[in-house]
Parts: sequence; structure tokens; C-alpha cells
Amino acid sequence: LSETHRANHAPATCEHCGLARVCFPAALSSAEARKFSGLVQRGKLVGAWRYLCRAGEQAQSLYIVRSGSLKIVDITSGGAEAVVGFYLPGEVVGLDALAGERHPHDVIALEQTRCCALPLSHLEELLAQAPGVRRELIRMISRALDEIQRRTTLRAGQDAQARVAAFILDVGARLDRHGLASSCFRLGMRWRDAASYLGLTFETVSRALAGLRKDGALEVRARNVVLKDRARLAHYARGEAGHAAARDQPSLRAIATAE
Amino acid sequence: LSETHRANHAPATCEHCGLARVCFPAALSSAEARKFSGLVQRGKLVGAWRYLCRAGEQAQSLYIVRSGSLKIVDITSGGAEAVVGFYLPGEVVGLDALAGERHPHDVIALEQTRCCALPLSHLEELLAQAPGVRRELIRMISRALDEIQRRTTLRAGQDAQARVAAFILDVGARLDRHGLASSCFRLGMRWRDAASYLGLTFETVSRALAGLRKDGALEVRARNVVLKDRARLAHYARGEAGHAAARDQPSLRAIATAE
DNA sequence: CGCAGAGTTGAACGGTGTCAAGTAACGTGG
DNA sequence: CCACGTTACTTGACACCGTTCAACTCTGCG
Repeated sequence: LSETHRANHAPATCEHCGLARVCFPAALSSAEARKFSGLVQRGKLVGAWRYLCRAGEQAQSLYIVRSGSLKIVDITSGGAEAVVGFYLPGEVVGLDALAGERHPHDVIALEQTRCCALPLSHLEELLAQAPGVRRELIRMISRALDEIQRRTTLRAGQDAQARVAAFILDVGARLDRHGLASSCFRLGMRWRDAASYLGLTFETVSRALAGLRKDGALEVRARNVVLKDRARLAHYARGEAGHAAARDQPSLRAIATAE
Repeated sequence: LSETHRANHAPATCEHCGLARVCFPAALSSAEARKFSGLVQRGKLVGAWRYLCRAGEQAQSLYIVRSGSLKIVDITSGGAEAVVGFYLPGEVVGLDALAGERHPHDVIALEQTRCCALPLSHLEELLAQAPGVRRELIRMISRALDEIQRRTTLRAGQDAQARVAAFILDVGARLDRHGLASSCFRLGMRWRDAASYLGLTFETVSRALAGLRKDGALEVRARNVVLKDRARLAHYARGEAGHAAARDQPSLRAIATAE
């Protein structure tokens, strides 16, 4: 059963993959894409709660999430776990391991998750031979850097409801970017994980969601989220709900332009 | 004042620069390093409070901070400014603009700051001709990604003293990595900026510093910081000071290893 | 059907934000 | 170089949001 199932979800080449338009090959010439496709191990399955990779471990591959989701986890010296981020379908795991060649964090599947793998040895080969892959890889890491930086705004300075609303919208936008339903989706993580990521407790996340639900901004059942009113959510995400807007004036005296 | 001194001795080539061992050329062959050196505009000066680049602006160059410091700023829809990060000497500005070719954030000098610039047009040229530069660039972006991700831990979940202690240690570590004094340094930013970065108010930062100072963990005068007791600071940074350690048990049932 | 883990909801405490007043550092112009 | 004004920082008091602890319900799975 799982074999035929896997076959259905695992096309033989990247060209036939549902994510082809947003994955690596999208920006490659067809020759490069074929070469790329030949080096990729497609559709590796990672069960719920299993590690895709472990902190400190030698990095073997880049992984592209095809379906499912994962969490990036940092274990503090006290043994507590802090969630550093999530990987959603269409996103690439391991871009942060290209410097040290070691994975900096544990990456754990939140549900049954399917990934394609590009072995790093093959990546080297591709980088030398296919300039498109080089450009694309640099573009990807750079974009990842930008997104993480942009995301830090969600996690500090705002109150709980704003952070939760922003988080939901962010997940929606990320799914949207990869052509997946962005108004009605299933969150793979427990609230506990989302809370850790947002710097809150799961009780607070629960309460924030209750508030958003009561206002008709969204619906939540189990872990399925339906965005009912994006504008209202965005409003919450900016902290402009109920109480007045931010009064933290820029105090910015930055000078118009250098030279 | 030491700044003007240094300015007079702005080296004519990268080989003679004090940061040579930690900057780009460190990992290049001498031929590549010479080529690199020839394409770099050295020692551009950015006055305090001036923009190195602006959000949305077409990216022209990668910048390497030689001395001084800058803040990365995001302007919220309400007009308030949120500090997303800082650049310290030896670090590279603009790695997050390689995807969209536009700078995602304002970058503002916190003090008189000196940067070298590598025009992106020249970078393309280098990437094609010098494989060492390609490797090094990928390594650098990847490392930046890792560091930002690692840094998110500092900003969520811990109390104010822990965050401030962790921040100070992080700045010290970053300076150390580039061969600069790591136990006694000057923070270029106002507490207001550090507070924004840490998701706190500047009053709370001030109080946290007062606490750390009272315990003899560090000394602060104006913006000069002296680390007196790193162990104690690290202790604070882990949130193990005074009250008991984290009781947030992993609840981690992640399964030993996939397959 | 029943257990275990996840999520919800309530009450009380505490840390941080907020407001306010006072002090120290910095830059500017005399 | 000094007086001044502005800005940054310090410190205190209080309110509020979020954490903590606890009881309960829901969901999923054997």
C-alpha cells in the first residue's frame, strides 16, 4: 500500500513533480534541470517524530520538503528544547550547514513528511558544471537569510495576539508561495512548538487563538486553520487591535543620505 | 580619534589589511586574492546616523565592515522602527540582497563606520573566474544564516537579564571571531536599539544591566562594556541566576533515528 | 472503552511595560 | 574652552499582560 502510495507521490523526474515550478529546477536550463533531476533522490519518507538530521551531525545532503513539515530545535544547556523555526513544503533544509558542513540544529518531522535529497557531493559537481545551479543556490540561501531576518519581527516587541496572528499569516504566505492552499491549511506542529517559537507559553497561544476566533478572524479545529478575515488578522498582526497603535516613535534622526 | 589614525593607514591592498585573516581573501589562493583585492573599493567612510543602504533600494555592492558598527532596521506599518540586527567589524552587509537584488532593510551606521565595497558586477565576474570566491561566498551566506538562527534563541523565552547577558556575550564572541578585543569593547548602539533588538524596552535593558553590574558580572560606563566574569554572565544568559533553572521539560518523544 | 497527550479555561502571581521625574553624556554655539 | 540645550540613560511606582499552577475537556489511538 505504501509502495503504490509512494509511487503516486514520487514522480520519476523533477519535471513531473508538483513543486517543479517553485523548486530548484525552475530557474535552470532544461539541460541543467535534467542533470539536476538525475542526481536527486526523490521522495524519501520521514515518519512523524523522527529526525531528518541531528545537531552536530555531518551534513550529507540538502533536503527539499515535498509534503509534511518539520521543526528546527535547539537544545539548551538545561536540556529544555527551544523551537528555532519550521520547514514547510517547498522549503530547503540544510542551507545553514554549508559553512561548517555540520547541521547546527536537530530537525524533526512534525508529521509524516516526504523529502527529496540532493547529496552534497553531487552539489559540488553541479556547482562546477551548471552555472544556473550556482546562481540559484546563492539566491536561495540569500532569500532564506532575508526571510529569517524578516521573521524576527514577528517574535519580539508585539503582544501575544499580534504574534500569533502574524505567525498564522506567515505560514499561509509561505504555503502560498509554493502554490499550496493559503487560506485553509493544517498546522503540523503542536501549539507547544508554535509557542516556543514565538517566545510564549502554549496556554497563551491557546488564549490568543480563542480571541482571534471569537472575533471571526479565523477558525481552528484540531490543527486545521481557516483564515476567515485576512484583513482583520493583518490588523491584529500589527498590534492595532483594541488598544491604540504603536506609540514607539522612531526617534530616528538618521541622516537623509550618505554623501 | 583612533579612527582618523586608522584612516591614514587605510591599506592599499587587502593583503595589508588588519582584517585580512578573517575577511574574504583568507580562504582564497593568492592569485584569487590579488584579483579580489583589485576589485574592492577600500575604506569608504559612513558618518554616524547615515544610511549605508535603504530598504527597497537596488543593491550595488557587498560591504565589509572594517570599523564601526551599523544597525539593521525595519520600519513597521505604524512608522515605528524595529531593530532586526547589527553589523560589527569583519561582517558582511548585503548577503540578504543577493536574491531580490534589493536591500530588504535600512542599514544605518551607529557611529563613524568604515566599509570596503565589492560591486556586485565585479562579484559576478569573480564567481565565474575564481572558484574559491564562489565557495567562500556560499560558506559566508550559509554561516550568516546559521548565526541568525542561533541568535533567535537569545530573543525569546528568556527573561530580560538572560537576554541582555546573552546579547553582550554574543557581541563579544563576534568581535573575538574577528580578532578584536572581546572582553572590553564599546557598544556603538544606544540601549534603545539593543532593547528593540531584544524585544524589550530600554528601561528594562537599563535595569538588567544594573543587575548584572551589581553582581560584578560586568562593568558599564557610557557605552563601554568590560566583561568581568564571563562564567557568571553565561550563567545569567542561561537563565540560571537566582531562581531555579528551566523546568520546561523537553516532552520530546522524537524517535531515535529515522530508519 | 479507556488511556495518554494535547488543548482549553480559570485564578493568582510576577516580570515588564508604562509613565514620570531626575541625572549623566553629548554636541553645539558662543 | 565653557555654558547650554538636547538626547540618552537611570531609577522609582504602578498597572497589566503573560506565566504559572491547576482542573477539566477533547482528540486520537490502542
